[in-house]
Amino acid sequence: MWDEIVWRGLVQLSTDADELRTLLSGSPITLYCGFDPTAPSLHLGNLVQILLLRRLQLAGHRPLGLVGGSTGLIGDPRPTAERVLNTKDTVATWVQYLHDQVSRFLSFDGPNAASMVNNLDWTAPLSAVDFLRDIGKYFRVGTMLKKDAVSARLNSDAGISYTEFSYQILQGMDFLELYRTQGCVLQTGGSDQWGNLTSGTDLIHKAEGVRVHAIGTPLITNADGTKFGKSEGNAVWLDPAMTSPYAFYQFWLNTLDDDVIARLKVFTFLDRAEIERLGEAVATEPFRREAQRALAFEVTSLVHGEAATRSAIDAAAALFGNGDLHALETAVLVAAVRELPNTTAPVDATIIQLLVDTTLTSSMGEARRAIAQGGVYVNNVKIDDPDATISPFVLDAGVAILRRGKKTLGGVLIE
RNA sequence: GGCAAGUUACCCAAGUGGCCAAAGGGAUCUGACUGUAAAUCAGCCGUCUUAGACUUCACAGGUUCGAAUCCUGUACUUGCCA
Repeated sequence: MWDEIVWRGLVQLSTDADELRTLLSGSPITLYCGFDPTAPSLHLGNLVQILLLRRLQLAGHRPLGLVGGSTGLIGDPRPTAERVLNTKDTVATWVQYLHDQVSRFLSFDGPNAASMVNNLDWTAPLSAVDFLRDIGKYFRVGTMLKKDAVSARLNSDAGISYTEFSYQILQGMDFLELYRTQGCVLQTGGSDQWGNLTSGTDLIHKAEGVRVHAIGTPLITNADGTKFGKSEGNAVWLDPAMTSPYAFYQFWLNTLDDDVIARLKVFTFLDRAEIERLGEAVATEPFRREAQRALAFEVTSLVHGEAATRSAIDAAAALFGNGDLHALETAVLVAAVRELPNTTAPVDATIIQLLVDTTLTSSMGEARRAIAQGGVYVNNVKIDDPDATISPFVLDAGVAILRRGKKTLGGVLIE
């Protein structure tokens, strides 16, 4: 199992590799990964962690999904600037959302059934004095200052608050708590969390005299240097209300040739032979994008289910197909529009307004500009007149398809 | 608590009384090319029904015909001293 996750490129940093290999190939262990509620939904960066938990569960181990009810109230130090604190109500709501999202990827049946935990459960009852006496004594300030996340901030203009400085202690406490109550001996997380991961292993070593382990997964990066997990500057979320299955599928379909094999390893459960075959396909017939299609299908199915994935594929086929939208059946067309960012409007609405309503552009000025640049189409017909209305374009199905640029689509449902 | 420096549009960063909606770089976006690629080249890049107008340069006042630029106060950040 260790060699499997190494091959998939999931290990950037870890505690002793030989011990981990032995541990993971032996009898079932308990491991955990934490997710802080910094937004109403998890995103693709978190998906790496979720799927790692699932992989390890499939290998017979017992995963704990931790949601950061307390750590989410504090905020881990970002390298650039101090976080703005969210209200307790907000965090509590997000905790519930994340709990539900993570749960969907794990199995709660069988001998290695997963569990969900919330670190607020053991942090909230702790008094400040007990915290300082029982936990604080194990932490040396010198060590804490040397963590990258902290030193980066100390060397920046932003500085760091005592609140965020303390974050690593809270996360270390989580690991100790889970070691004591659940026998948890492994924590996984992103390599940017390495300082926090080792905070836990060090604490357990000092408090219990036991060596436990940590695995830090690499930050996923794109070959062209852009940030992974962003679509038009926005994060790609796991919540279908925040990123539609259609947009989710399109995101993966647009993966660069240079990245697609690495993505298949990290984000799918396809086996080694299949991934290697797809690697051949990329090398010999890149224009067919077979690997991208496999990737998009697999990941979208994992997150949104196969039925939603097929709908997304059908919608894309209809909209990107031969361009003759009139030939499509009403049911297919309406289903496609529902997959897109859409809006309902009267028949005399201006195209500019509809571009704004469908979020294809963020302002009327931008919509105007897009038309002036020749980047706006309705039903695949280029729009030249900035004052045009939608009425001549309404299809029999009572819908119209807006397009900005080559592949940003929006749907209009006529009242 | 004292002293000093700083707070400019998505990010970095110029700008020290009118020529500033604000240089430059990056990101995003659009066009050409293409595989719904990449690379490259070009354009756009505060808001508003173009022209023209309106709101911006931490916040609140003030000086001035006119302020991102000067003055006063407030908030926040950083450094040094205590």
